[in-house]
Formats: sequence, C-alpha cells, structure tokens
Amino acid sequence: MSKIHDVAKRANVSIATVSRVLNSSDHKVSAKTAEKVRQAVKELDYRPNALARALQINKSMTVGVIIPDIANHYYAEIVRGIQKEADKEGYNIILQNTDRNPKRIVRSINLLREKVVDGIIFSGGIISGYEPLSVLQEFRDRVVVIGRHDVNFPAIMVDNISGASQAVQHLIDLGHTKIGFIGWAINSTTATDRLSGYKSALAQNRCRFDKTLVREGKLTPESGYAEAKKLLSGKEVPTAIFAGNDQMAFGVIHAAMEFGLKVPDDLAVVGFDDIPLSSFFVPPLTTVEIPKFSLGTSSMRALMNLISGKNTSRIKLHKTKLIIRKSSQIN
Amino acid sequence: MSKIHDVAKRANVSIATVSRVLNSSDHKVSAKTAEKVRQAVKELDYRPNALARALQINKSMTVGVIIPDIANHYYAEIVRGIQKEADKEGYNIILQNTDRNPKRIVRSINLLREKVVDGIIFSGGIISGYEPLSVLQEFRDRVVVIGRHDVNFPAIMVDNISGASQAVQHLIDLGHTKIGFIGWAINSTTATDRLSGYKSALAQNRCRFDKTLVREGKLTPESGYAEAKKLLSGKEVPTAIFAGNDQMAFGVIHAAMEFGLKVPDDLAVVGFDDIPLSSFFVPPLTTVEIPKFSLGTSSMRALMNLISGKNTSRIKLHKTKLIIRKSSQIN
DNA sequence: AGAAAAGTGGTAAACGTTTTCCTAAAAATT
DNA sequence: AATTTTTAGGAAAACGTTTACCACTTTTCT
Repeated sequence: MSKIHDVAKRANVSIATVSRVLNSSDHKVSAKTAEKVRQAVKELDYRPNALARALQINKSMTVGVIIPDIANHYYAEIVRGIQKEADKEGYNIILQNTDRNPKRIVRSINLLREKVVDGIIFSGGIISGYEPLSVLQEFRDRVVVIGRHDVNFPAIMVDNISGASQAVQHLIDLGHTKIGFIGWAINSTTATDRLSGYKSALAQNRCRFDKTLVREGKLTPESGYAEAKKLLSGKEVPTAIFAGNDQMAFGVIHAAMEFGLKVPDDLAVVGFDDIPLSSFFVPPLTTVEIPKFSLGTSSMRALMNLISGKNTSRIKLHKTKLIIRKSSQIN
Repeated sequence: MSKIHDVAKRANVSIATVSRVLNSSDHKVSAKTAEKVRQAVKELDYRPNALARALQINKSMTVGVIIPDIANHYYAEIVRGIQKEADKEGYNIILQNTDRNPKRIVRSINLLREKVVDGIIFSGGIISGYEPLSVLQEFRDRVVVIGRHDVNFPAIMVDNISGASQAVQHLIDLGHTKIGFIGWAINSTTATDRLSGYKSALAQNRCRFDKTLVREGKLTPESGYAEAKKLLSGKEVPTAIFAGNDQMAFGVIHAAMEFGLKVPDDLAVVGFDDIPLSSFFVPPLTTVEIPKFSLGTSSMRALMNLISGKNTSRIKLHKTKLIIRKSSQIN
C-alpha cells in the first residue's frame, strides 16, 4: 500500500504538491507537474488513506445508520435508499442494528461517536426512556430521525393518518360499514396515527365508531390471525378488516379461511406497508404503500444538508399510496 | 469533544499515562493514578477518537461487507449475523450495496481500501468477468467469501446439493414420481447445485430423469408462475414441483390454483430458502431452510480469525434443513 | 550496603494526510 | 529597468492517538 510520500518521490515533487493535485485545491500547480503526479499515482495505484485524511480535515465522509432490524424489509429498503443517496456524494454508511434494545442503542451512538461519523440517521422505532436520546443530543445538528417528530431533530415522516384514512375510505366506498381494525402498541405514534386515520375516515362518512371492532395485537401474522379470530367470533362481525400492517393482514386472511369466509367476498382485507409478497399472496393484498426507499434518500439528503450547513425543513412528510388488489375488491 | 490532552491536564498526568490506563497496556501505572485518570475520563465523558487510534495502530476495527441487495431477506439475515458477531469483538461494519453491478463492486472495494477496513466479507452472487476479484486479491488474506468456492478465498458455503436432494427425497417418500423442477441461470453454482441435488435424489431412487420436467426461470414469483403453467400444460404433467426458491414456489401455487389444482392434494409444492412468509402462505410452504444468520456469524468469525492471524479452514459447509409444511403433505 | 531489577512516569516520535507559511521564479506593471 | 504582482513549489505544523525510549524511584537480591 503506497503512501503519498511514495507518490511524491516517484514524481519528484513534495507531498504537498501531490495533495494539491489530488484535491484540486485552489493553490495552483502547473499542468506539467500535475501530469507527472497523476502518472505516478496511476503507476503506484495509489489511494489516499481516508483515515489520515479524515483526521486532518475533521470529516470522515461516513454516517451512522441506527435501525432496529435490518432483516425487516421496511428498514432494509430505507437503508437501500440511504446508501443510494450517500453514494452520490461519496459518503459511506456504518450500520448499527439495535434490536430495539436501549442499551445497544446507547452503545451504538457512542461507537459512532468514537468512529467520528459526520452525522447519524436514526430510525429506532420506539425509544423507551430518554437516555438514548440525550446521548444523541451531542450530535445536535447532525442527526436526522425517521418516523418520529416528538423530538427536536429534523424528521422524515410518513403520513400514516391520511394513509389509513384512504384505506378505510376505500372500504367504505365498497359499501362496508362494519370495518374492523387491528392495531398495535399504543405507545407507538405510527400505531396511533393509523388508528386516527381509521377513526377519521369513519367520522367523515358518518359511520359509527364501534370500539369492539378495534383490537390491539402485535405486528406478526400470528397475531393478526389471533385477533381476527376474535373479531370474527365477536358479537358484531365485521365485513371488512383493516390490519395495521401486511403481516397481520396475512394472518387475517388465514383466519378468514378457517372460518370458511371467502376473501374478498365475505371479508375484505386491507393491509399496510406493501411488503414484497403482498402482491403475490393469495389473494393479492390491497394495501397502503409506504415510500420506504424515498424515506431513505430523503433522510440522507436532509442529513447531508445539515452537515454542509444548509438548513433543512424541520419535518418532511411523505405521502403513502393506496394499492388496490383482490383482497378488497370483488372481481 | 474532549481529547486525550484534556483528560491528561485534568488528571495532572501525561497523555501517555492516560493512554496506558485506557488501553490496559503492560506498562504499569499505579492504582492511584489510574483512578485519577478514570475519574477525569468520566467527568469529561471522554471517548478516544477511533480515527486517530486506527491510524496509529494500523487497525480500524471496521470490516467491509459487500452484498448485492440489502432489501433481499437472504442478505439481510446474513448481515444481521455478521453484525451480531462483529459486535462481540467491537468491530463495526461498513455496508456496500452493489446491485450486482460489477462497476459498483470495484468501486466498493476501492472505497473500502481507502477507508482502511481490516477485512472484507464478500457475498456478491455471480461475478461476471474477473476485474472485481482481482481487485479483491489485494486484500489477500483478509477476505471471506460467502456462497462460492471457485475462488481462492476462505468460503462459507451452503450445502445446496444435499438440501435439494432432501427436498426431492421427501416428495418421493410421499409417493411422487413425476417431479418437476424449476431452476434458474445455469451460470450460478447455487442453481446448478440444486439441480444436481434434484437429479441425485431421483437417481438414488431409480426414478427416471425426464428433462421435460425441468425448466429454467428467474427467481421471482412471476417466473415461477409462468414456468409452472408451462409444466402443468405439458405432455408429462408433474404431480409435484420443486421450485428453486420460495418466491418461485409461491408463483407455482398461484398457477396451480388457476389450473384448478389443489395444493397439496393435486400438486405438491416445495420451495427453497424459508423466507419469512413461507410459513404463513396459504397453504404454508414446505421448504428448505438455509441457515442465513449462521452464514453471517460464521463468515465474520472466519474473517476475525484471518485478521488475527489464525488460519481458518478453506471451506465451511453449512447444512440446510427441510421444513415440512402443508404444501407438500396431505395431512 | 551496594547493585540489580522492577515499578512508574514523562518526552517525543511516529501514523498519513492537509494546509499554512515561506520563498523563488516568472509575469505584469510602472 | 525597477518594482510589484502572480504563479508554483517546498518545509513543517497540525489532526489525536500509541508507544519506544529515557529517567527517576522504589523494591529485591546478594
């Protein structure tokens, strides 16, 4: 691994000159010397040591990305978006999986601090307590958060309220009045927003809100299955169920089959997220698509703006899109 | 952000002493001074600058991970495994998504070279041409490859042959003799290995190999659907189909429904991979589970061995596991 | 008691860059 | 032709660590 010194020696110039050529500094160097240097660089296949560079200029061209679970398609897509955008400007990303474990979140942040990242994108889901956040504070103006606005950082948000509202409106348009909703943990803003959207669509159409039609589960097919069974064996049986995410929706469909109900004829089902298999489920699932990739690019762009001192808008809201498939609509 | 100098000043010692306390070096420092230092560190919330450290000791505690697509569950799980293992020893990972684009692979490697990573885990899928590999050569003894052994690096492999063979054996045990196979690109070792496993199981049971029952598609539900339709409308209609991966298997089930065939009664279907939704598909899919997470931990462990000079076995083969669900077995 | 060894601390030289000064030559101005 | 300005290059000081080397005490050994 050759160093700038080697290049300098080979080109018969000082290391300062080499550096200047490579960084196209405003300190001029003659075309001839520049060429000599470039030649030497090529011959030695020289690559500057980014560590030394980062140490000197106090900029590592690296950002940290903190997420709960990379195996979750939602976060994976976000990371993909971040990558794509980071790539454009030569940034690299250091990934941190936290499994939603507060201790690991703190650890991650501290690690990133040591590694001297230029900024952090945080998409941690629920943060219980405030320790992680206070640690984040040290990064102040170099943090972007995805999915929460209850915190003093620029935030990239999903319009869950209108997304859910759209979905329910769709069911109402199809003639449904008894629409079930399966949500999850009420300490998640995402969950409460989707519930709000559900309620608001009902209200706007003067449908009665029946709280026995609302259940709280977990974000898994198993849970969707279990909660759907409860709804379907309740007193008021819904003709449509809006599940808090696609995984739950799959569970709902499963339960429907067990009850001998055909989807969508006897029970319409709508999910949320549009995970990859939704389109190929049997029946294909009507769902609300989240622009995950855009959340990624958008957050990275916001972070880069922050880093370079440009100010970004406090909150950027991303719209969702209703994708109508067979699980809600008869033929 | 306080530096080692600040700590030294506060504790009334030299920076050398601070460093020695923090790195528990073999150069001793008295318990009393050590305590002074630790106190100062705590008071200032000092964190050593990993960049400066890396530059000095020539070890960045960072490894590069090159994969085609983080949004693919297979790779996401691998990354999760890598993370988990890396975390144990304080390593961080820099992620590189290549979209299987050779140019980006080269770019990624060079970038990692600049960032002075301690090693690289490469799981690139098919590499067309050799440029990327030759660039990798520079890392010589600090590279681990996942999923290919045709290259001179330590490799973490999946036993696709026996995995496929197990799956087909299972179908044979159920009484099937006309078993279709949908594979994909023959320039992928994974694809050819699964085909080999298919053939070998047939041979072991003295079943005739009928090449009209073998088709080549792509790794998507759409393709599985299309190829299954061809198989089901062929001259020899299979009573079971072994799809090269789960996504294709979903397509196969879809096609079966369109042909009015019940799964598994009229057509047994087996996939490969065990992606998250396979268990909750309707019907739940019999499939061959790949220990993706283990591939990750295993590769990271191998890499860390390599880095620390221990030698690793050239190839580590991971066994798969047949998971029997409803899509193959009539209760 | 004297010498050797062990314990404890500091100074300064690395690690590989970028960048601030300087300086010398060349070009432009008077 | 003398002066100023511009251009082009080098020397050396940073960036924040680790560690080799040195020096002074204290302990241990003969």
